Amino acid sequence: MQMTSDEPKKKDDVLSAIMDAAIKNFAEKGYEGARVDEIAHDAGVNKATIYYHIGDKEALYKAVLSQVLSTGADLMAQNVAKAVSSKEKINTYVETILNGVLAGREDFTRIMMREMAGGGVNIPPEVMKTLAEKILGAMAGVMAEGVQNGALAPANPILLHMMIVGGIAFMRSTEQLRAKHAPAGAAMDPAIMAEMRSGLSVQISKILLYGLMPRPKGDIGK
Amino acid sequence: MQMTSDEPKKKDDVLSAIMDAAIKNFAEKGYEGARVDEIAHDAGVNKATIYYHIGDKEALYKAVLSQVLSTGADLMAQNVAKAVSSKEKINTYVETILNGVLAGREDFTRIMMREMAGGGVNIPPEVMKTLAEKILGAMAGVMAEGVQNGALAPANPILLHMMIVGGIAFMRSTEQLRAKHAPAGAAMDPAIMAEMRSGLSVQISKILLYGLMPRPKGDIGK
DNA sequence: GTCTATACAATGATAGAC
DNA sequence: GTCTATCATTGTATAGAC
Repeated sequence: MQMTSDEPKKKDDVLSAIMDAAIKNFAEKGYEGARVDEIAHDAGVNKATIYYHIGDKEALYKAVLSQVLSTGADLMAQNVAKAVSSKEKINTYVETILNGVLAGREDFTRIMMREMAGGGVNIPPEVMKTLAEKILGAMAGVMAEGVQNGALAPANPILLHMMIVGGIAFMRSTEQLRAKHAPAGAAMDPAIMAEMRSGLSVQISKILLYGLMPRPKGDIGK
Repeated sequence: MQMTSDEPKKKDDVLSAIMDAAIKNFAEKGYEGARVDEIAHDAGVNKATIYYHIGDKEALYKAVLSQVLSTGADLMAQNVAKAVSSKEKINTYVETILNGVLAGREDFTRIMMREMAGGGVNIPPEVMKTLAEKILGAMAGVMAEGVQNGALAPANPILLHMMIVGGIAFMRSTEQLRAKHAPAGAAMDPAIMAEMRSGLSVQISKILLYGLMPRPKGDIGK
């Protein structure tokens, strides 16, 4: 019996170790700041191995972008389609961005922030197309449908997306910083403190759905 | 008569030219990607001049951060204090972030995105303190007051700030990218198209104040 | 496929003349 | 205060042995 069956596993291990190390380093230091030597070290492989399997630093970076973005994009259309009401769809959208597309990957959130700051020029066109269709397209669909049947007030779907993603990205990336500079003595309103203890996804959805201006009693179904 | 009077002007010209060039380059390439040679070239000064007047690359970067952030922070408390109702204060907050703190500086918006992605470790502590007090503090104040007198529904003030700043940052930084990949054929709802033509500040305020769920007639004062 | 050793380019920084 | 010339360092990338 030939031992070919365990070869793919080994190779995938090496590749995923490289990708993980790359994500970590690109997130922390940015593309220019990341060091191929350190990525190799973190991945537990020789530097030449990276060049052999993937290519140069730029190829590695684009591989990271493509892999994570493509993986996340498919989730959105699926999840949003499952939801019924417009309200549920908005909830699902926020939830999917937070726990699907950016699933626990604080690292990748940072890479995306840097990539957006740089104008997104490194996102391969086909990945870009997928993102536009499956993610922005999903929000545009939700809004168009909701407005037409009177379930939602009109609003710019791209802006909504950016407020969700931007809000999540900035909240996450400033977590440590805020913890460090937290001791602002001012006691905060109990109602707001209670609000802050709910999950980020819930907080965002609530703001986007109901806004800050108080509503007549009974107008807010949880 | 001694010609000392025009010396400060000359020196300030050189310094501001360096700062402008630095902002541009740090925004486009990031700290690691920016080149001191190119900054000097763009500023129209010799590279050694930068080292003589300001110091090394890191000092230059921190000078940029401090200058723009400190300049912007003061505006906020002032402007928000002028507004009377909670609704006006929220409007003013968004408007001040957009046209005050980040006044026309698409460049600086990008620097902040990168800096946040990096954890904000380069923001000098005293600047950080000013930001926390004058900007986040302003929003916390607005919310606490508004909730207490029933003018606003409770919400996490930090999240609100991040959704505003994040939304603006992502909208701005993806402008070119979106223009390039725009031709998504789908015709959009006329109501949303109309919404998108209003200013960014107005769009954001409206979403944050009234949310997406339709309100009873007469509940939305423009 | 993996490793060592190294070539080569780029860049931050400064010494010293003016 | 400004400029030229130069250095030291670092980091990407590869050639070639194994």
